[in-house]
Amino acid sequence: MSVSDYNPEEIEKKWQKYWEEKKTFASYPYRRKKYYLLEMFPYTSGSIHIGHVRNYTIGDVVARYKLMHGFNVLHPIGFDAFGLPAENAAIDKGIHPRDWTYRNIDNLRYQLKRLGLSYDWSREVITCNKEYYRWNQWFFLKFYEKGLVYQKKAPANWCPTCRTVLANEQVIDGRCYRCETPVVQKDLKQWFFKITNYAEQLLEEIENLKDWPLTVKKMQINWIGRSEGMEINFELFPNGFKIPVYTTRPDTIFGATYLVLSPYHPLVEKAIKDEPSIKSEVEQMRKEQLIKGEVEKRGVQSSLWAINPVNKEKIPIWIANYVLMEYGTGAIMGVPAHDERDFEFAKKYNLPIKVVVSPPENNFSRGNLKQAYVGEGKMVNSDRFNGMLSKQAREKMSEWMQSMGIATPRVHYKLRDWCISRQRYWGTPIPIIYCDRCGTVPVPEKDLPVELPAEIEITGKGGSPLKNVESFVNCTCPYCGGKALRETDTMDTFVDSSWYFLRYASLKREKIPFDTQEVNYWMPVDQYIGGIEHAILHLLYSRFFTRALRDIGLVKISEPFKRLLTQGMVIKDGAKMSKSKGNVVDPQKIIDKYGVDTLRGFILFAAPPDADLEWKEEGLQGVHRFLTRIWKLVVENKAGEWEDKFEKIYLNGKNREECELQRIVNRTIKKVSEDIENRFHFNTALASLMEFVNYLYRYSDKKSKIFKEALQILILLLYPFTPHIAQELASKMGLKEDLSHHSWPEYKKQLLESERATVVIQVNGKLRDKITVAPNESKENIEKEVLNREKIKKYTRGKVIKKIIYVPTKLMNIVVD
RNA sequence: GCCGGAGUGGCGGAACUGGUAGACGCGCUGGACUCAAAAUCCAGUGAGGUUUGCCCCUCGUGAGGGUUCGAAUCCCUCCUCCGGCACCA
Repeated sequence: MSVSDYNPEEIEKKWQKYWEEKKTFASYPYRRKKYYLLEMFPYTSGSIHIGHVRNYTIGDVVARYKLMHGFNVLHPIGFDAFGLPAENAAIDKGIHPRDWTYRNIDNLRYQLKRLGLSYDWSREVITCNKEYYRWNQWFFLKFYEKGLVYQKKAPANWCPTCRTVLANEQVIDGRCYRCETPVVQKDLKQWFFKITNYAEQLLEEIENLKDWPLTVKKMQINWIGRSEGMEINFELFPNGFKIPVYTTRPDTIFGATYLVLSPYHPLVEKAIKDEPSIKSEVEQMRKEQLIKGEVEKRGVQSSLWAINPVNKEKIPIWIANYVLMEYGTGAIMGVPAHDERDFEFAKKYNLPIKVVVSPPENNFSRGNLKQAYVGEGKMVNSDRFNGMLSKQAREKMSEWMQSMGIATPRVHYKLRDWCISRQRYWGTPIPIIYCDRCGTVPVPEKDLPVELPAEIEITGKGGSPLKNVESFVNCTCPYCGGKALRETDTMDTFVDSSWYFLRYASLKREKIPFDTQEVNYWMPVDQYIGGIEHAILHLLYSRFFTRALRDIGLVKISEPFKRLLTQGMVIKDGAKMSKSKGNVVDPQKIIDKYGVDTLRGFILFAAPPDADLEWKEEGLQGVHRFLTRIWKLVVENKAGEWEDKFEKIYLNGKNREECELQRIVNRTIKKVSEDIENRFHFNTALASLMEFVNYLYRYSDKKSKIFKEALQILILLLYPFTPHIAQELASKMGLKEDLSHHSWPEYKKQLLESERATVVIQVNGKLRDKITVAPNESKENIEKEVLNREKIKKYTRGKVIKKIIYVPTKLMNIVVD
C-alpha cells in the first residue's frame, strides 16, 4: 500500500482471535450495573449483507462504549433459523432444509466473527434446534391453559395448480409466485393467539415507550386501531329479530336510509333462501372481499327489511362488498349524507340521501350533495335533537338510545388475533393431538418436544408436508391410549422471535425456557437495534408475548425493549440494495480490500444511523486514509510507556499551544461522548475525531509529553468505532490492558472554553464584523469598542441605534432605524 | 385518501434549545515530493459581483407568505420524494 505499514487484515485477525480466546465479551449476571444491548438476529439466508453490517456495527459501537463505562454488558447473537426459504431451497436444489440452514449458519457465524463484533457467543440461540423450539410448544400449552389459544376456520391463500397453501409474500398481484396461477382462498381450521385480549394494554402503554421512534409508535397505534362507538340494534321486519350494527357516529342515525350486511353475515343465508336469484351475486362479492386492495363498491338488495329503532322507519337491507365481517358486527347502517363510502354506494344505486348534520356554512341544498359531509355541524331532521351540535348530540343520543335499551357503547380494534398456523414443514410443530374419542387435546408437557421428523420429502405440492409423514401423523392419544392423529401445521416463525431475547438472558436453560431470576436481572433490553420493517409485527408480537409471560408469572416486566433504534436502509444508485437490481455490495470484498475497521468507519461516518445511507466506494477511501493517518501519527510519535495518568493533560498546558491542545482534547471528548450517548450520531463523532487528527498533524512539538497523552486519548475515543486499529496502537504504545476494560476519558468543564471568545457583530441581523473579547467582558465595554470600529460606523453613521442585543461570547446585533 | 419522515454546494452530510449556513469527508483545482506516475503532504473550493491584491458587497437551506433584532430551525399555504396503512363504519 505505501509508506504506512498499516496492515488491517493481520491486526484484525490477531485481535479477533485474542477476544475469542480471552472471552472478552462473555457476560455473567448480578455484577455491577447491567446493560442489555440487542440487535435483531439474522435470518439464516445465504450470507451477511451490508444492512446486517450496518445494524451490527451500530450495536458494537454502543457495546464497547458501555463496556468502557463499566457497565456489565450483555450483547448476544443467534440465528432466526426456521422459515420458508429453507423449504424453497429444498424444492429448488434438493437440499434438506436442515442442512441448508446449518450450512448457512456456519457461514454467517464465520462472517460475523470476521466483523470483530463484541458478542458473547456462549449465549447463541438457534431457533430450529429442538432445545429452543420445544419451548415454543411449551408456551403454546401454557397459553392454551390460560385461554389465550383457540382454533377457528380462517381463509388461507391456496394455489390450485401447486395444490399448496401460500404465505402472503408468495402471492404477487393475486397470483402464485411460482406458477402464476390466480390464488384462491380456502377455509382451513387454524390456531390463533388471542393478542386482542391485550389490545388495550398494548395501545395504552405505547406512551410509556419514551425512547422509541415516534414513527414506530404511530404505526403500532394505527395497527391496533382503537375506535369508540355504539352498537345499535336494528330490527328485522316483520319478525323483530335483532341486527346489531356498529357505528362511531350514532348522531347520524336519523340519516340511515338503508342497512348493509357483509356478504359473510349469517343473515345472508336467510336472504338467499328467500331470494335465490341473489346467490351468485353474493358469492361473487365474497370472492372479491378476499382480494387485497380496494375494488369497486357493489351490492344487491335483499328481500329483507329493517326498522330503524329511533324513528321506526322501514329501510331496505342490502348486501354489499364494502362491509367486512371481521370488523364490528358485520353490518352497518347506511348514512350516505355523512359517510363517504355510503355516499358512493347510494349514488351508484340511487338510494335516498338524507341530511341530518348541517355544516356551519349552512348553505347546502338538500338532496343535491356533491360529497358526503363528515364534519361536525348542527342537527337537522333528527326529531328532538334538531339544533343541537352534532358533537353534543353524539353523547345525548347515545344516552337516550341506551336508556331505551336499543344500544350499548362499544370499543373496537382493527387488531386481529394472531394466526400462528402455517401449512409448512420447516417450523415448530404445534403440540396438539386429534383423538376420535377425546377430541382435540394438547400434548402433555412431559412429551415435549414434539420433534420435527428428519425424514421428509418436500415437493411444494399438496398441503402441510407433515401430513405425508405417517410416523409423525399417527400417534396414540395421551388420555385414552387409542389411535390418534397429530396436528400437522407448524408455527409462524414470529413465535420464535417473540421471546429469543429472554433465552439469551439465561445461562441455565436445559430444563426451563429461561431462568426467571437471571431474566429479571437483565431485562428489559436497554437498547434494541434493527430495521424499520419490523415496526409492527415483530415488535408488537414481542410486546404481547412478554405480557402473556408476565401474566403466567415468568417475567416481571411488561415491555421488553426500553429503547429502540431503527436504522435506515443502505441505498446504492438511488435504490435499495437487492439482488434483482444488481446493486448489491458484498461486505467480504470490502473487508478483503480495506479491512473491517474501514468498512465500519465508513458505514458510521456516511450518515446518522436512522437515516438512509448512500453507498459510495470513494467514501471508503476517505475513511481508510483517516485510519492510515492515525496509524502513522501514532507509530511515528509514540515514545515510552503508555501513561495512565490522563489528568496530566488537563493541568500541564504551559504555553499557548499546549493550552489550545488541552482545550481541543477536552472538546473532542465532550463531543464524541455526547454524540454517542445522546443521539447515536456516530457520523459527527467521527468528524470531530478527524478534526482532532488534523489538528494533531499540525501540532509543532510532537515529542512533548502532552502530545503523547493526546494520542492516548485519541485511541480511546476511536476504540468503539474501529476497535482493531485502536487496540493495536494502544498495544504498540505499551498498554497491556484490553481497551474494553479501560475507562473512557472524561473531560474537564473548565477547560472547554478559551480565554478569548469570538463575538460576531451584526447590524440589523447582517454579519459585518468580528471581535475577540474575554468571555466575561461586560456588554457595555464591548458596545463601546464595537461602536467605535470603522466597519461598524459605516453602517451606523446618520442612523438611530434603537437596540443592541448581546448574546455573551457569541453575538452582538446592533439594530438601527 | 389518512398517518409519518425528508428536501441544505458537484456528491454524502454538519449546524443539538432560533444567534457566524455549508463542520467533516468525497470530488475537483493548484502546488510540493518524483525522471514520471501512484501514494503522501500543503493550499483553495456555495453562486454572482467588485478589485492589481488582502479587502469588500449582493444573493443563497424545495416554493410563496408570516412572526422575530435575528429563521435551515417557529407558524401558515403549497410542491416534490420516500415509508406505512388503506373500504375498519
